[in-house]
Amino acid sequence: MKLSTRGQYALHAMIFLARKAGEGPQSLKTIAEDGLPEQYLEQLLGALRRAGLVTTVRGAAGGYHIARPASEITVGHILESTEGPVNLSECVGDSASCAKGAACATRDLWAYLTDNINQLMQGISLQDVLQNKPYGAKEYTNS
Amino acid sequence: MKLSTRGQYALHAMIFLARKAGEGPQSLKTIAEDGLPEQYLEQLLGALRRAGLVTTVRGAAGGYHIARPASEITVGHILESTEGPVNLSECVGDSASCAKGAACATRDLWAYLTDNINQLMQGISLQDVLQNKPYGAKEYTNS
DNA sequence: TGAAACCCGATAAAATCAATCGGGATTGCG
DNA sequence: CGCAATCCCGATTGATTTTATCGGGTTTCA
Repeated sequence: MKLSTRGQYALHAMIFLARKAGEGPQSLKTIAEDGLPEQYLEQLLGALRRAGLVTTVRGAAGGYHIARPASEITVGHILESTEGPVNLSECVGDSASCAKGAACATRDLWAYLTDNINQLMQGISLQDVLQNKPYGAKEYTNS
Repeated sequence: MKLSTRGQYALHAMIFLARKAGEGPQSLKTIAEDGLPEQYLEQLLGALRRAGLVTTVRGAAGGYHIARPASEITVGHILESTEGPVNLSECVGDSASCAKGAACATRDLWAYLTDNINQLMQGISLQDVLQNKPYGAKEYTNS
């Protein structure tokens, strides 16, 4: 199970923008200055904008803003907007793709894993990342 | 975050083998009979064998066995052997790939997520899947 | 000896990812 | 006004990964 660079670049950009919150628009060039491919990052920022995570100012001296406080943005939201939703198997959510329909042992498994991964990623805010909050080991107790 | 078909096919095969435990070797053709591409599945069974999850009997009337009781095989193990380890970012485990070395806010995040996903998948045995155990929602309480 | 089966590296077709290109639209500033 | 800075966006290209298929080799049973 891998993540593409999109999510990594997007997180990088969001961290940058969160740190510059309130300092006016940050240009693409500025955000990409530590070596990220500029035009590629532009695509990702477009996705982040469409997801409502950043706002933009067009024209000269324009750039990108973080749209909300870092505490109100989750890692899950950032990754989903650039990588698409967590999708471990087509058969979850699209019952037509599986001949067996809903009565499938693995289907429940994929749904369960998907759910938990989403919860995990939505449980971490951008602010947590900024503060390098010491992530405690989660308790995995089946209820 | 996607999973390739490898993991899905492998899980399918393992479920099949678990159900046939004690009934003698199951041929590739038999395992693939519900429409999985036979020669592709063969590659995956090779990986499962190298991971110690199945054993094989060569020659005529040969085939594949599950190597251990289903209760002792986890979903994580199956997926890892066919998809490779969970890898959200190169920088976890390979400090050389990141110029900042260990002092990186995102690095800790990736490590944390990787850890939790692994725990999640290792917490489910093949037997749980067979029994279609009603997965309770896990409690995500940071300790 | 021959058929059934696993074993395995090489190759090929398709899909996805990563990045670039080329131009268009918007806006601040002199 | 005119120009430079900047965001916007669809198309294209090259690399990589995924998903197989192929062609053979080896093992074993009858």
